[in-house]
Amino acid sequence: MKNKPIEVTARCPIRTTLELVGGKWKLIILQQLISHEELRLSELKILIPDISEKMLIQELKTLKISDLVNRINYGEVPPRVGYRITEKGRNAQFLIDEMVHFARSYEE
Amino acid sequence: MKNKPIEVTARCPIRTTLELVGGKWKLIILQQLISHEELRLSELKILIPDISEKMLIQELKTLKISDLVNRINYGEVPPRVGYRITEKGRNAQFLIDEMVHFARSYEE
DNA sequence: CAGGATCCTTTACGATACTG
DNA sequence: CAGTATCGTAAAGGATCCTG
Repeated sequence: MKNKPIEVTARCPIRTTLELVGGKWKLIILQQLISHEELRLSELKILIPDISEKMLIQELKTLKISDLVNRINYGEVPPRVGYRITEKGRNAQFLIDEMVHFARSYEE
Repeated sequence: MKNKPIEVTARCPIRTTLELVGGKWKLIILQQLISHEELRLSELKILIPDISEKMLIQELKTLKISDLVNRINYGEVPPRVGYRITEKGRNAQFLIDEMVHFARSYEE
């Protein structure tokens, strides 16, 4: 059986944000795209060395669906694809700043 | 085999914050404790109806270990226990505010 | 009332081989 | 190069029963 009624806390903005950028990697990826104008998959792999290729691709796909990231296919061969932060995605900057601030003040 | 070297991105404040308040429930719990002075387990269950008892207790324990939440045992019988936000925990307010803001501006 | 213990399902994540 | 497909493990989360 499912838990209690969900209506009460259902459309909570915290949960919305968690769905959009929750998990281990999405904010890390967004951070890189915010500070780099455009990045290729191979470049992201280098910037985030401990992410698995599967997760990187999977999260990029999710972020694109959420319109937080754009994917530019240059249609060249060998394949050349670029990822860019969107306008909506750039708002994550404030969130990241706060997380950095929270971590810093926690460590005092 | 583990992935690539972790040293590069290891002590990243984003990851620190994720470790402290990541997951589905910690921020929701902190939010309630921030806006309620003191809450008992049974009250938290009502305020967050769709959390399982196991998760609620487990997350409160983790938050206490991280010193984001205090647990007050009144030593009465029947048992009476209160949970309060700590000073460190109260800093999560800014984080929550930003998450709310992010969700709002996303939904435009 | 608060919470421990247990069992189970689901989701997140990772390693690796393969393809246009 | 930028993926897809597949398989496996680990962690998160949930239901239920039990206890002082």
